[in-house]
Amino acid sequence: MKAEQKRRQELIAATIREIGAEGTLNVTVSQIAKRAGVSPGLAFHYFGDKEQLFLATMRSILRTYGVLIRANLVGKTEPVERLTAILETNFSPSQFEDGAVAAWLNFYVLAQTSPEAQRLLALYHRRFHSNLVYSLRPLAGDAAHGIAERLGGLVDGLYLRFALNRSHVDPGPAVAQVLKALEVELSALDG
Amino acid sequence: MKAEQKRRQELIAATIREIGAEGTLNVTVSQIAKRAGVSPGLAFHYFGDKEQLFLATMRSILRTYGVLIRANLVGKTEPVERLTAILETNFSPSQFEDGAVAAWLNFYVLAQTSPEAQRLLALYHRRFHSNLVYSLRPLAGDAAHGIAERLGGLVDGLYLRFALNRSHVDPGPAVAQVLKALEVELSALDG
DNA sequence: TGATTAATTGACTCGTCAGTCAATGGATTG
DNA sequence: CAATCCATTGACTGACGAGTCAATTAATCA
Repeated sequence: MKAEQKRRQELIAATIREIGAEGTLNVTVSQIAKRAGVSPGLAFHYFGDKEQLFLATMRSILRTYGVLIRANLVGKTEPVERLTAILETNFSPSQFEDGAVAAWLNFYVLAQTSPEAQRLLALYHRRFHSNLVYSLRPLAGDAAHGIAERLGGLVDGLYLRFALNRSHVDPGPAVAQVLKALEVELSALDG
Repeated sequence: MKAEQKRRQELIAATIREIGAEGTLNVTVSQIAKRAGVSPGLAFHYFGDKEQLFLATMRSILRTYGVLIRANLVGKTEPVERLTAILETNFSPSQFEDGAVAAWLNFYVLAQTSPEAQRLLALYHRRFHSNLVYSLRPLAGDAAHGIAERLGGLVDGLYLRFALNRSHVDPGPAVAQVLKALEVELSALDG
């Protein structure tokens, strides 16, 4: 039904905000429900239990990311242009908004023990990787795979460091480092 | 006193094991105490509260890492040799033992809200960075700083990806990628 | 309208857990 | 030996939270 979808969305949004506010998955379903302006029982009605709510939230975040990256690639055909767009998307404002950072960190933790979270994360990694490889291949041939692994790792690592350093506000330097790495990798090909 | 230090050590070791077993900081002080073979009250006696116990555990892990890296650098004077040792240390078996992975992930989460955890993490980052810069400077001059940032980020990112992918057992490929990145960075200097 | 179905509530249960504390036991010391 | 101090226990409390459920309200529809 329409109402059901709307409620789910609202509860997921509230979950992200609440996780963001607390920094942890140690948030109560009551807090989330309160933030969404509904009774606690409703969250259980729609999601069954807390973990399902978290997983639905993770799926939502990954979906949003997927939509964003596709949007940013529209009309871009040059490999370098596409690579730049992909790498920049990971540091776009939406990735730092509200509780996105907290959600990501906690989902990493969750992925250790929840097979479903693990699956979602692996899916995200695979997509990211093949996105990169697709545009790297024409530039780097067989080296594309290795370069993509390094760029992917670098993005995760710099995102992590950036997100945890509260003195940083503007992710510009992090993006610059990633793009520099791309440049370095490409220039090393002709060595 | 002697007994006090011993108990603290035992409780910290038990904390790492317990976090490793659960994957989360959602472990009870009672579980930890039980694993250490003492009564729950004793943990509070020595650490005051749960967060202090976690912070002490984090300090212990960072100290162990520091000792390890210093040991691995002994006798190495060539810059590339030192860089290799530093990078490899981050993927040495001890970094994957027991609950080390879980501890790291959860301390990232904790760092969002605990100023002390934040401080410890920043300290670790600074030390790691200056270790790298020290050996990169003779090879790369002013580029040393940028290269160190990228290598540092890459290490964190690949560690994360490796640690979360249960199908991986041997961290060899991750190390190889990091060393390859170093090679690429150095070769790009003469371009 | 009246009847059927879906949405929503919030009080309640049952378990759990952080942290306290009074009591016990064991050393150490004078 | 007596007195003092430290280590240690584990029962206890007070609070809180996940999940249930019977009851209420709103929407749908024939």
